[in-house]
Amino acid sequence: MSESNDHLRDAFQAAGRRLTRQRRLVLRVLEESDGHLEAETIYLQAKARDTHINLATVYRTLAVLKEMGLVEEHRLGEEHGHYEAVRKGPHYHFTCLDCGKVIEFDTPLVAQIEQELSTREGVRVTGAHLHLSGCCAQCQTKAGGQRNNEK
Amino acid sequence: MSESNDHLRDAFQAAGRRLTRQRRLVLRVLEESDGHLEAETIYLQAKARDTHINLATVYRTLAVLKEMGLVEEHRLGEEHGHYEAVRKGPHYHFTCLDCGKVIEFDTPLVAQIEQELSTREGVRVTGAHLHLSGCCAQCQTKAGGQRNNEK
DNA sequence: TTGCTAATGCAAAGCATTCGCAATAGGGAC
DNA sequence: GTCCCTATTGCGAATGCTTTGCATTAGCAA
Repeated sequence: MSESNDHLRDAFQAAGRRLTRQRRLVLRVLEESDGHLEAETIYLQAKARDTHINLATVYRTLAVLKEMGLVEEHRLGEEHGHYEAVRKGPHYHFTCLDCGKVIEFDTPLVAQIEQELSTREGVRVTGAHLHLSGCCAQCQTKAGGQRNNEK
Repeated sequence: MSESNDHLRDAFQAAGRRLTRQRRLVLRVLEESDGHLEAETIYLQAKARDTHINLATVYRTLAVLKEMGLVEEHRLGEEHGHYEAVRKGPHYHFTCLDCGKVIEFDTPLVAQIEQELSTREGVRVTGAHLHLSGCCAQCQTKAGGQRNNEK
């Protein structure tokens, strides 16, 4: 863990920012989770480990981390923001509309789409979000009636 | 336009809803625009034609139209919602991060991705959003410095 | 250790969006 | 056309996520 700390320190230094207890905390919560946390959840989990953190700080920290490219924000379910630590390579999401489960996947076809669009329209593509939705295998099985995510 | 009115009336009747002046208005604004309007803009444009409409009504109307499948909501730029009248077939979006221009495009590759994911994970895919971002041809040309969308 | 200033905590503000409720107006039945 | 039932509207107040102002705290370079 000390190596990743050095690594982090360097990243922050390069960005001209300070590596504070709170920022480490937020990052740790994000990395140890399976991703896709909302700000409130991150705040609560961080607070559970160290009372000295504030929701506003979580938001500010997420903004900084996003700017530094360490964290990504997604708008799954078209609701409020979800955050996750950036991992290797791009990846996309499927959300089950019944139970809310999120499945991550990757595919080279998106790169192919980017390529096609670049060629056709002359644009330069720097970001790609693909968000599929539907019904996961489980929810299809226990289909028929009851849902788990009713409002 | 009378035909589309009949058409609309039928759609609302089938959905057990009333076709009010306000709903017609919102739909008209959406159809006459190039799409991707935010609620506030829809409200203002509707109000310009008929003072008797309220922002809350716009939101309620958009929710109804969305439910009826006449309108789609997108979260371009990860900000607040954008709405557009549903047209033939699925389509996806590219947003220029500099000038904010939105380019729509379609590709069969998304269907292929859906197919792959369905097979691999056993899910049923009912919706797909693909949102690319980057720099449009124009903004690349006049690159170097000035941006049009600075805050 | 010292000093500069970025970052934090707190509370208050901002915004998009939603809701409660009385008043209004579709539209089916007569 | 008229009447009636109730979906829909307008309005303002409320909600919920997110941001901001400001005095205080704490990184971190020297």
